[in-house]
Amino acid sequence: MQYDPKDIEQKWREKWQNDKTYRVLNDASKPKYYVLDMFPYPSGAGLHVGHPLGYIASDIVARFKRHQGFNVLHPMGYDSFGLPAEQYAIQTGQHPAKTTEENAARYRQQLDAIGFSFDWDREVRTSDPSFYKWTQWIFIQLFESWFDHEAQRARPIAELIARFEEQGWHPSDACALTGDVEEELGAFAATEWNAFDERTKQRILQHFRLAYLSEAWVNWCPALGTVLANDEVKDGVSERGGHPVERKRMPQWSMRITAYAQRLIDGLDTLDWSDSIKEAQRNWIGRSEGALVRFKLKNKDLTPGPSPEERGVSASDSRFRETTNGFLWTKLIERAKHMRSNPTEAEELLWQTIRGHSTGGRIRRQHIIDKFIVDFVSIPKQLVIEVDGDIHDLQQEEDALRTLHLGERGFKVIRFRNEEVLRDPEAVRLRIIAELDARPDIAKDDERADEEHSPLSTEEELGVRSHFSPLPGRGVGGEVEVFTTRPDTLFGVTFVTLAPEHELVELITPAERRDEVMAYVTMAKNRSERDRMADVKKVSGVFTGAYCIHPFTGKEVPVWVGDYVLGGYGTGAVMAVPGGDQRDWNFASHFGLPIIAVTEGADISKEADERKDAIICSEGFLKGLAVPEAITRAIDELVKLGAGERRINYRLRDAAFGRQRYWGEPIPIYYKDGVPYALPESELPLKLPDVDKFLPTEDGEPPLARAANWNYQGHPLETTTMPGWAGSSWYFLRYMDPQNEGRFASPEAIDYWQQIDLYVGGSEHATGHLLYFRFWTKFLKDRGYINFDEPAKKLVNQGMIVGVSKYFQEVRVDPSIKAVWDKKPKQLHIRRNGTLLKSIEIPVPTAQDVTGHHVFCSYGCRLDLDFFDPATGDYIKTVRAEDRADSDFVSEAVIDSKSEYVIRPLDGWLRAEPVYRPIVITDRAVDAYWHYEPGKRQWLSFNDEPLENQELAFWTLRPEIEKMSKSKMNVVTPDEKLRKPIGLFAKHIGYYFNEADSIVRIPGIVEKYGADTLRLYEMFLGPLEQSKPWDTNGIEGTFRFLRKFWNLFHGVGDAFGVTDDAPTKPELKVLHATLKKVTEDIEKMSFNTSVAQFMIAVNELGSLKCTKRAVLEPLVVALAPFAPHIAEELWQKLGHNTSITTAVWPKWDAQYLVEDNFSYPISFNGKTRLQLEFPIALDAKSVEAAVLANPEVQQRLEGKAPKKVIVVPKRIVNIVV
RNA sequence: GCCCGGGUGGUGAAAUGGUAGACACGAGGGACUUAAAAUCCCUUGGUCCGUAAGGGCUGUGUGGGUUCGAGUCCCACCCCGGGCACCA
Repeated sequence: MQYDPKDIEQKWREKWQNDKTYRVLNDASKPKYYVLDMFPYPSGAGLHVGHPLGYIASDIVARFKRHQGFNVLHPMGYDSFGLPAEQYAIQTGQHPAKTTEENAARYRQQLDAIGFSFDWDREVRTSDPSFYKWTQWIFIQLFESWFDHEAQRARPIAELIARFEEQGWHPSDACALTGDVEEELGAFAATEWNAFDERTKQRILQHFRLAYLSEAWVNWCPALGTVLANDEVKDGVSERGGHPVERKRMPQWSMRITAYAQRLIDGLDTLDWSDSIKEAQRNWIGRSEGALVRFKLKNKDLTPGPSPEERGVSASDSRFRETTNGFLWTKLIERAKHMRSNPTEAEELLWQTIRGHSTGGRIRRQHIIDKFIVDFVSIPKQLVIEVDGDIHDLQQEEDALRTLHLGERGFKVIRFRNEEVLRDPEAVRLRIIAELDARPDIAKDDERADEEHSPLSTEEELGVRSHFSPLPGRGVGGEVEVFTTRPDTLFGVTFVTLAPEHELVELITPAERRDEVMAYVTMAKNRSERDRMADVKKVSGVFTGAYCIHPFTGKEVPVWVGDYVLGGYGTGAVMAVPGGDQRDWNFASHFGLPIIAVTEGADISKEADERKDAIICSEGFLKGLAVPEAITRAIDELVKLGAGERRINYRLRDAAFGRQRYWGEPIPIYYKDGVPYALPESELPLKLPDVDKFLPTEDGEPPLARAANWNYQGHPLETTTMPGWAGSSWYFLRYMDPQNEGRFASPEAIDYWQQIDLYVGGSEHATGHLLYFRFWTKFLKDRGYINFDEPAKKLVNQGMIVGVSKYFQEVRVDPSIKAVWDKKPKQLHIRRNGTLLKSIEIPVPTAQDVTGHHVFCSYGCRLDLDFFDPATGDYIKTVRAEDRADSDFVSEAVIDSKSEYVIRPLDGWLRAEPVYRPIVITDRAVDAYWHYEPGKRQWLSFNDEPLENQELAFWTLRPEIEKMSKSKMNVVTPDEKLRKPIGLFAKHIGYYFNEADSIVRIPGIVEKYGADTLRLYEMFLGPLEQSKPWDTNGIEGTFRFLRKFWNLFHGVGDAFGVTDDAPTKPELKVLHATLKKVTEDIEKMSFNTSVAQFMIAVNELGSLKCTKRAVLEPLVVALAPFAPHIAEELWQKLGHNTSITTAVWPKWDAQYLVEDNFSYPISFNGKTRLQLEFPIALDAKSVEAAVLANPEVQQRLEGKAPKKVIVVPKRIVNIVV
């Protein structure tokens, strides 16, 4: 009887489903085991072979544990909120819920086809209201909590309020309450707190809540009607379509994950996760210990700005409106007043023309916005009008910078020249009106803020909606704050360097140095990050002309600006110790600044001494101390002087939690007086409302703003939605008790299932999902909802299955020949050294060529298909195929019959390119090069002829193992005969797979070989954690194995031929050796070697012609986790009525593995020469004697006595001559 | 630059410091067959000697080291992949 997987597998799939074989009960009488896979995003592309790799592995473990008597929770669900469905909805108008449902159904079908032992009764979907009710509920708990840094745990916000009511807030509380992670906050007394109005209190609390509202800049593209991610914006225009993009400020929910930074680091030590993931998380959190040091500025003018108290600001709203520091504030007010009373002629003329309501709206003059004083501004329209005087180059640069800066704050800047205003002020007025009319009302003008009294435009007034600026700080006026990890090197400080972005730069720079410094700042700021990366070695900077005072020595220290200091890290300033820090050393040597040795034995003439095991040699109280002691001592001294304190700095930033999107969990928040409040629990779930379009509104409000009656008791509801990681941060808990309507999961269920014992998923989630997921778990623990602090004990990252990808590559036999595709006439121009040789007309591929072909991206990569109008060659649209694995993005571009297309790498630099026919890639030949033959109107392979004979070879697709390279431009290494004119393609890899090689043809593989073969094959490919190329060449081998296994049970005819005869010793040995290896390997998750062992067993039993039940039956059980269908069928044929899943795992017995003899490899000087068999029992001495007595050994010794003989029992004999 | 992985036949890969290449694919040869499919058998790291049986040398990225013995441990370097990046 032939092994025919088709019928068998169909039969068992149905039976499992009908019998609910894989249902899991919360059965406390059995030990539990929780195996979880990272759930997938149900994309339209369906599963590809990368998905099931991890699922198969976890399924094997789950089944194995079940055989061992564990109650195993092994659920599956969908991370079903997400962008692709929304994108599709925008294009087609179809509700994302519908496509999501369809896609999930398809996934289910495919997953079922592979025979997973999931308990589908426990399926969860993050987009299901009964699920996201609890995501919202957890959000509210976060909103209603703050982090007590002293106790290192989250507590209810009510306890913080109680504390404020009793003791207020003191600067000395900063560490306890904010962990010094926040900006320094201003203080208030209990009486003050109690006197605050509700609104003020709420806004202060925002600084403590774990889910809080702040504001952030987004890239708003009016033409596309959407917010774009940073990497979708290139040079100020959208990557797709090239539409202008504006920076726009939007209210933004955030998660205070920074509060948990320390615990997230500490917890890693308790986890059985891979080192690389742990390292990635540590890196991401980026803890550094050190000190905050304050250097007083020398310049007398630069006295600190008044504190809020000193300024006499009462405890009212206004104290929270300030956006700049106190120091800047006083300076700017002074200057604004001065400028207002001394206008230029043109300014005054224009002011008279546009003042009052003569433009239809109110215009203010000499107004402070952020740190600039602008000439005129309309607050509601966020339009700045500037009148420029004489313009020289430097001024132009500065103006450009200022325009950019204001633009970032949502302002448009228009400029008029002095002459324009003086010549025809009315024309200028009309243009201003036109500009004003063209802009929507963006901000409310606060009429209370009368210009004469308050020239300050606060962010409060400018915000789209209410938001919260930092509490007033103590101000940085008069001092430079630096963070250092090496306060022990303080005596080696010879200068201080500020980041170009540092706001002190323009304030401390004396007038005579202003031009030079600002020119540098402009240049440095404009240097793109890529430029900075490109030449790390290049040192640049400028002296500000200012000095500060060394806190220990009292000496003057020059203040420089250097672009090696980053604005976004620490305080944006460093104390430079060229003797102890290489970057400082580079800077100092470049500019001839003094370099002082800080450590004994350092040779500072060539490089800095960064050793941390050195002795400090600086004169003073640190001399002779080792680094760690010196650090402690230095901090003590700083504290005594009030010049600094101990500080731990983290790189981790709070996580943005709001998305301007439709297809996500609504945030359960409403606004009263512009202040956010949590919805009562009884209102949950707050369901996604219906909207007419899934697009943002014209003025940039998120899609939910389109919903009718989107309010709670008349108060507007939040319109942003949660990000993809919200649901995935706690879904593992819901599986424990998925139908619970009164709680996210019952305490009993949580108590029983506890942590995930084994979590399997891709490593690309290292710093995203896996961090948030730990964060939420810790939070829920803190608030007493669960009793463990880490979600997953063991984590295994399955490697990517990578496709053999095809690189675009230009191939030229003669490097002087260049082929350039001209889009317009659709011609390929071939030039040699610039001289046109000929032009070839190339038709755009026709629809028939490509219809129905899927274009896929493998993990972590993406591919853009540009669609061009075949008639004109004009660009129509881009379809992106993107895959960031599992739950992030999996998408596809299916070529539809209406579209014609060419392929273009992402960057857009290749706008002129020859037309590809991706279909040619279906050729499997490694060395298939293609060129276009106009006469035959088809692309031809060069295979028949040597490449050298071709007149021209241009674009080709070169197979290569996929590399997830995001930034490397140099990965393409062409083979010898190819020239490599460009490496850029490597950055943008397109992946194509034909039917035979397809990564996605799971149904196809299952159809042809069966699910058991697929399962075995994926496991057989190699170690689970290693990434490996997918090719189906080897699949025959595993299929043959299953057939041989099947044949062991069946005689020559169709009969089931298992006998009850007693097994022989060799048969038992094969059995037990296999059981041993397989049992141990599953525990090690080394599946490829277990499959190999099964193959060995089958081959050996085949040779032994073993048909004995006593041998075959245990083997069936052992194979069941790997190949459940065939195992069930054989199990039934062996006469069992119950599912094999209930069978007890067969134990191996060492007695059958005992050998009587061992064949010793006899080596001479480590080189094996012959084998000699001796009884196992023979001791080392006797073995040695027997070996030396052997004639062949004697012959090799040539009569000489061996120097030494090493006998390792049951291993080896080594004779040293 | 820093931090993690990794580098073994034509390919996927095995190998508690103890016979490198298990197992599988592919390839070559053979058997069966009218033929194909399927199945089975043999060979298969390189190289040299030998008619053959057999034997020698060499071989796990490179160079050193430890050891009776190194793919495995140590040092230095090269290359590949991933993460972070002028992180103070």
